[in-house]
Amino acid sequence: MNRAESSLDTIDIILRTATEHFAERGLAGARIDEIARDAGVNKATIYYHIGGKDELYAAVFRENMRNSTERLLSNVEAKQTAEEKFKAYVQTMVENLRENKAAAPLMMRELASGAENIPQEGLQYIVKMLTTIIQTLEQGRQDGSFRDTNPGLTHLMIIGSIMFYTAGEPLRKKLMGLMGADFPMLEYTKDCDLARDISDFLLHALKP
Amino acid sequence: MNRAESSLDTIDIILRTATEHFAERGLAGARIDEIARDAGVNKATIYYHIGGKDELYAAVFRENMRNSTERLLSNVEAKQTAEEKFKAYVQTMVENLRENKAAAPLMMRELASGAENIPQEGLQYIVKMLTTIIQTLEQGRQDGSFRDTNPGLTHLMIIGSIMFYTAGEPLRKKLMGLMGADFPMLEYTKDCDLARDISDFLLHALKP
DNA sequence: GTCTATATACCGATAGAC
DNA sequence: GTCTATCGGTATATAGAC
Repeated sequence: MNRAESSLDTIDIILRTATEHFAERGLAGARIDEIARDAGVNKATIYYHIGGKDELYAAVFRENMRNSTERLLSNVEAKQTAEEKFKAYVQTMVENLRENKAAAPLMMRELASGAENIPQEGLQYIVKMLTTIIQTLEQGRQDGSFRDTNPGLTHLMIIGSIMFYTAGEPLRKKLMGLMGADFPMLEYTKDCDLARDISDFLLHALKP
Repeated sequence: MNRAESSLDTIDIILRTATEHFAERGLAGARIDEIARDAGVNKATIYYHIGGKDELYAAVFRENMRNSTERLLSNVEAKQTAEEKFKAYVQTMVENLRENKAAAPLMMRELASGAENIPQEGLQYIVKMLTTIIQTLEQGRQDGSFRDTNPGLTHLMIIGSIMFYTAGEPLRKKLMGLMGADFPMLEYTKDCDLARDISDFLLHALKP
């Protein structure tokens, strides 16, 4: 193993570990010492390879957004009709957020903080995702398969429901103990089941 | 002014100030010194009246949930039909979250943290809100005005879209500069306009 | 590139006067 | 009930050896 490969592995494990810590405790709550410990590297190694806490956070956010966006765009572009693209958008968003449990918490904390720590590159990825869903809704509107809705509002429904479902799991567990039989069953084992229900619900709302 | 009134005023200004700080910076990021400074009270006064940081946070969360829940239940119960109740639920949720800008960030941070710092009383308020919307959807299903959907999923659409809209304002401002004309117009000046669009979209999805 | 040791600063909390 | 002053603990960041 040469030095380049070793550095890549070290940086990768640091970023993966930091992702979990920033998601669970936030930028202010995460501890550089704990990230270094859990990553199995010395604390100074983080400063040597990546930089201070803010730079580490920016790198984490950027890498997570890059992965999600690339997969989303690739899966949507592979489809032809507006309805297929819409379903692919929802399905891929569900997959991304359920495979990477940190993604929703990272974004929700950013919204709560006024999006002040999102790096410029991260904003570009958000723009790409937004553009994709807007074009899909416009395609469906023009060929008559979707009615004319505000695309921004429609996207809020998609992203809001999926992120609240993904990040809401611990809260649902706490509520289940209090509500008992009155609590609506909302635990999906498979990504495709959740994606299907959300797609069905929203496509019903988009039906002309 | 007697001592009791004075204490109530002091506690009230502390809780109001702390609400903003915890919303903007989180439990870990908020600073007791800054809360005391912005509230215009001595730091030790907070410890005397309320307690440490965790107790202050719990008090903030509980009071915010109490206000929101009382108003929500009151407005929904005043209506008769399922559709009127549904609209009142959405309308009141929009009003609550737009009048109290801290509410959405507080809840989103809690979800990101695994709901670990929600006080027991706060969970009870969430249960009350959930029960209200579930009963409304069930009423509409029984009288034929709503189709049979998963009430938990429907609630995710309501709460997810409103909270992401409310908390997403700073991010939208940043994105507008990058996207220009492609960005979908999504700025509502009046609560009722946002509530109407969300209600219309979701009632279309609930239509049998 | 990775380690130990430490500088520097900050923050939560409280003791004690008034 | 409110103030000043301060303790004790902890966090980020870096200097310097290897």
